[in-house]
Amino acid sequence: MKIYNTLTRKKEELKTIDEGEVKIYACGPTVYNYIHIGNARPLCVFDTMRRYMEYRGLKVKFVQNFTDIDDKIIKRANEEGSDYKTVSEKYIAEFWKDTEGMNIRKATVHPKATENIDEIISIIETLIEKGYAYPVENGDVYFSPKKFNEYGKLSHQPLEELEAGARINIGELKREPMDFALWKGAKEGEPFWESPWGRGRPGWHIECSAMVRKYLGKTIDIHCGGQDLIFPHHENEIAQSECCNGVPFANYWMHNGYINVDNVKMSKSLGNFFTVREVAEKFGYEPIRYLMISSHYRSPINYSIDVIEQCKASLARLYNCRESLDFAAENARDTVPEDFEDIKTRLCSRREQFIKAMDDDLNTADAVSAVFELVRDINTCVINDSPSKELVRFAAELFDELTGVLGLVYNRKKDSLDKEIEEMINARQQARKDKNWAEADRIRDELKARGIILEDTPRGVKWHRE
RNA sequence: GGCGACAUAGCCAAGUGGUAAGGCGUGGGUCUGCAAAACCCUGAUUCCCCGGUUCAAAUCCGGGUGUCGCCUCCA
Repeated sequence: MKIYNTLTRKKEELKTIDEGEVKIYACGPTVYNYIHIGNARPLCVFDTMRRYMEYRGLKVKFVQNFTDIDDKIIKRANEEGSDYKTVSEKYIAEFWKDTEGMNIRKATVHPKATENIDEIISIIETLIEKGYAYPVENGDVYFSPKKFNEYGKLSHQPLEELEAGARINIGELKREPMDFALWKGAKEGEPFWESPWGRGRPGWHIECSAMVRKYLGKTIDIHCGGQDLIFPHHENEIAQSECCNGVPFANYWMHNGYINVDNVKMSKSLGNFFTVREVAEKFGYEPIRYLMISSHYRSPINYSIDVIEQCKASLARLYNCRESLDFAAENARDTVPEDFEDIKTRLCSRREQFIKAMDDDLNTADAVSAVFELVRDINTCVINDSPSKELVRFAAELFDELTGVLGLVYNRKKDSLDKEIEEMINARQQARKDKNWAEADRIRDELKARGIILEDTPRGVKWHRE
């Protein structure tokens, strides 16, 4: 498959370091709040990529960290009158609820910054030894980008240009504006860990370098995250890791586009963000996932109520198809239609279409449309008055295969109806037989009020929940 | 100032040289007792504008316009 590499600004054929295995690191959230739908995008996109790679037979090692110590977490803890650990644990738990809701599979490992302090210290020590970093009197340790002549290669910016926007904050003892903190000496009342430079805590960028090396090795295949991490976060990770280890850090860099609201980037600082939780409470989790994969991962997405409702309606079409297959299976025949092979070939061509799209830099939008074309084929050729058992099964398996790779249609309710409802349906059938349409419609309306939607088909009554 | 992205029907969104996928919505039809679902038809003579290259451009080149982003915590 081909993927777009931010490092080279080209689509490249993916060649993994180890045959048949791919090592991926995705920057995870700083856990000081509920995740917002901007956070949801990389989660959905790279989860889909991982599913697809596994589908294609690759073994995927997928690591995603939690930044569980950070200025914002400390600030939040102070506001709540608790401590950093209480805050991070709370929002990690909320993170799991949201990711489970969006059908995001757990990574192979979810390391936490605070559980990898030794590895972090070890890298900083090496960087100091090699002359790339220096400690200062208050216990901070800084990295000098000027010592790394490839600095800027990911953001494609010369150091001088980047420097123009940099500034030194009061109280910082760094030598150059672009120097960034590897270690922060503890201030009064802050959480700390012991280190060769005194009590302190890790800077933001260094934790990823440490966790990548510890869990995946010195060179990995793919490093991914949002476009806003390109600079400085990923640029700094490259500098730290390559200066420390002396080998390339990541062969491919993938960055997803932003979620906008009213055409402006959604961000915590602007306060124009929607949490996954609040959107899910109104519309459900699945439309969020659908939204994220219905356009290409590098394009911007403009979020609105209108759009999320369209996503919900599109999903309904997928669910209707899948439920129709289940319903058809109940009274399908053993006979095999004459054009059985032709239909199978046609259905399988949708799989080819799907794979071709996904192979091309994860074109999930095209992959989704392949699924919709499969749905039309199924509705036209498979579901009819006397469905073939084998064809229905074949179609259902293919449908599940493709939607499974996208991580969609995961909320099928296989519950049964209680006796009272069943009796009402039977009563309605009797009323219909008696041509008592008023009574039949009355029962249908009443069931609707209870969230049960009835559909009369040539093969009996089909029901689903609202 | 440096670097970059985007502009395709009412809305969402693919397509990067060969004559505009898919979804939502609208309108009409088939089916139905009526519905629902499904199916069929419907919709951009045209892809922000102006030039150019080409037999052929939404797609390539040049020049505009508009919107947004990174360079500062951020997915």
